[in-house]
Amino acid sequence: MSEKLVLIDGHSILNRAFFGLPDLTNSEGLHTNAVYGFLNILFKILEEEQPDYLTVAFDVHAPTFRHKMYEAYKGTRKPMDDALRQQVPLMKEMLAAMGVCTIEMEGYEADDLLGTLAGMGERAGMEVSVVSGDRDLLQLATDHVRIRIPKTKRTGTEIEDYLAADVKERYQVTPKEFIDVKALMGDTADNIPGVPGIGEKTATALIGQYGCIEEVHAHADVVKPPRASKNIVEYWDQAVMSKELATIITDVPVDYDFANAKIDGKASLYTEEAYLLCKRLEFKNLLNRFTVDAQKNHAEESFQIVKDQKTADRIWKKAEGKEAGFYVVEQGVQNQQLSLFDTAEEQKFAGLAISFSEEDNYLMVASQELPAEKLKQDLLERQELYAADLKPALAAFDLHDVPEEMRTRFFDRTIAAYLLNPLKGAYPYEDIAKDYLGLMIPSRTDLLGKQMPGDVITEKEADVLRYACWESYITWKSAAVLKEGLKEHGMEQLMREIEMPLVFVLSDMEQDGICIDANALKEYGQKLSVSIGELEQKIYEEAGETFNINSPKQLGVILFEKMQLPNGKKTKTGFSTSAEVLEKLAGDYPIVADILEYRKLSKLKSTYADGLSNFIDATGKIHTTFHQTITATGRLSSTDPNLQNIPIRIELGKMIRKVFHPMPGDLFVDSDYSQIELRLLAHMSGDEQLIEAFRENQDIHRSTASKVFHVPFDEVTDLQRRNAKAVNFGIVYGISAYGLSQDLNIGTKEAQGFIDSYFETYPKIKEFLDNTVAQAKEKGYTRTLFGRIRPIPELSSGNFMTRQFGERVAMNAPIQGTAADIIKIAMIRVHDRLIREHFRSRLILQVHDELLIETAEEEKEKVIALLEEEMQKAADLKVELAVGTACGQDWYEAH
DNA sequence: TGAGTCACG
DNA sequence: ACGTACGTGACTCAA
Repeated sequence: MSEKLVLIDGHSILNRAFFGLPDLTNSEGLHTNAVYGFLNILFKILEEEQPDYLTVAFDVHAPTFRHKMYEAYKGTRKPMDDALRQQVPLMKEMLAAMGVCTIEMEGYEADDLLGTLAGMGERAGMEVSVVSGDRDLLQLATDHVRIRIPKTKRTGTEIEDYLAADVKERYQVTPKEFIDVKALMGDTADNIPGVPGIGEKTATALIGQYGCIEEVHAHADVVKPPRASKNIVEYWDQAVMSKELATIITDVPVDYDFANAKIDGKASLYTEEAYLLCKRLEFKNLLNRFTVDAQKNHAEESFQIVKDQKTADRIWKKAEGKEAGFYVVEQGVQNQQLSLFDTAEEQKFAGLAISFSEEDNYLMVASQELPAEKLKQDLLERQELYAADLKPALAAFDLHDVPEEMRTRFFDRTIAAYLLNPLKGAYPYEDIAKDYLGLMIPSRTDLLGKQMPGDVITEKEADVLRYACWESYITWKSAAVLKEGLKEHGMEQLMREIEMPLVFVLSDMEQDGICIDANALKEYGQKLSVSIGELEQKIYEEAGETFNINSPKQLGVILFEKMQLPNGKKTKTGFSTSAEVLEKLAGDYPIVADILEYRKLSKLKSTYADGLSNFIDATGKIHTTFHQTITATGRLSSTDPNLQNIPIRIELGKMIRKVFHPMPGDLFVDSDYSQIELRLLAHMSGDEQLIEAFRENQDIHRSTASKVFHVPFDEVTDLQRRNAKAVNFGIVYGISAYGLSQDLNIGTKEAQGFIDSYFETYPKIKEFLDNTVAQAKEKGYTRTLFGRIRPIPELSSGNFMTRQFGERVAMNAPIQGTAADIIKIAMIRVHDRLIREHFRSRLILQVHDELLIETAEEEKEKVIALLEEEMQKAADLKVELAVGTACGQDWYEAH
């Protein structure tokens, strides 16, 4: 096999990393984000390619002669951001510490060095990779020189790869022709003028036809369009200069010896010196790479594909008595029958990866020889099953109402990782590997790009094998570490008794779905359309012109510039047109009232009327997805569609709920907790005043008003009650005078007065909140009654505002989180009893403090009793939990 | 892709 | 002096 050379465009990658990452600083105040990002990209490349040679090229700081040439012509380069400039020497220091070969040369750009070295490597018979954020380098691509462009995404780094053929495919021109395209179209970022009037389209077309600018010039008389024809002659000198500017020099007289770029095993990269530097820069999650990397992971060598029953039987036999990690490969099957529309896709079981030792990692592909049904059965006979992501696996296996005996055999590593750190948006296996095992391994996008494993399981078998087995292997290997972590943090019980059982409840709820009256929904949407049309015309008349009312930008211009309305509050990008602002103007200006109305109706139509109809399946049902590992506090979230934000506060919006109905002949039972968060506050603070108010079952806001404003309970005015209610909300959210003043439209002084009186009335609550914040500052996290933690890194921020935010979060998280824990417990118990006591009734939805059940008429009374009982008894507090229940033929009636 | 807006608890 | 209430997700526009 030929040797591999990796060349890195130093400044370009630093630049990418700098702008792609938030501004990290270490405790010395050094900016470190660019170095950090660079290292991550470097490690990823090393991991993927395992090159034999590595070199990083830098520009020398003085401008090169080519830019001088142009600067004389026009303009200068932008100066570098100071926070980035500081990091250049730091990066060089790091590379030196790691023993990485670097190169820079007076008079030449990094591009030229890269081009020259790439050519040298190719001629020496190597496979070359050039890593840069700069598309100019695409001109260097050949069959053996690959240009790799990293893109920093939310989910990590993705790399676009270009061999010569890929450039041709993507840009319709060869790498050499790419130079000429650039010469014509120009590049402002690179100070290449190009030819005026020729953009990307024309340039590509012309070069595609003629091959180079000289030929285009020679045929100028027949070149189309006319503007290009004229300008190619008129600006010919500029075109020639642009070509020169765009051309990367590939014959720089470099003093370079591959021997200096040789990577001598891991040891020379992961040096003591580099380790210490990483420590100084506080790259904590890079550190374990230096220590653990010595024991390189060999699991991948054992990944094996299995397609016949005989081999599978042997494997299952070998796995007996062992814990197994598994990952289910699903295949999207387009199914016209499935939906009223053509968008629905059914997920079908396509394969199963299992892991039960360092050497035993298999992907079993479902087929005639290896039936899906048999694979499922064999898997489900295992005693200890570690799932990469259990809920979708249950759906793929078509498992409902799983008996307890089977439920307790599962452990979901994604949920475990979520409990240990609920702040991450996602828990992909490569993060688990890095955070808990100190392993750096390729991610899904590295292996499969944007493609879904199930969709390419036949065409890209080897890649899917790698991906699926990494999933199962990491699941298997990390389980022990994650369990240990849960134990250390006192969250074993939370995991075992709440989160894991809940997976099965949510799975059943999702699979059951909820019935929707599609026709009624359509009619509702049509009615909205009519009203929206009328309002639209009216608004245009009032404005004296037509414009896009949905564009805050255009709307701002119309209202605050053209019509000169007062009070133009600003956002970062222009005038604020939020409801808060507009409501203040609505009384004086009819157009503003109409716009508010228009906004409301548009929202209802686009998000609910039209939005929901896209999710109705062939049986007339909607199946939301509940997410158990998203929120920082422990709540669930709901997507595709979100059924936790269906309108209720305004009547017209609430009408939507009439289209949500039970199965024919059945009815809905809906219970919600009353004031659960304030009850929890009473319990957790132990404040006698608040506890007593709840025990006496008083109107809690009136009671608060009476005490805070020192008026008899019966003489509390509406305004006083409203103010007290806002304070109660504020307390739960982590009170601030400013926030309260905004909510009540009063001054901050007055708001602070309310808060002071409140804390005088309820001293234990103040004590509790202060205590919670203090503990959070000390430990770095808060905890719910059931042990769930929420880390609050903001509390140690140097920024005052950020720290304040951290304090509010610290006050809110234990309350919101405990409420989330409690309703989860209730859900598990309700679901369990409905199955165990053989009810036909099903739990359908959860909306944070509300549970919706679909029930048969004859079960109604028993189900109401069951639901209320389990919700009330879910937690035993100093104040009882109160539940309100309603029934009905649709969700409107039942809530 | 991010910002603005708005629906819910 | 600072300039925000806590937690979510979907849609739209305009780069």
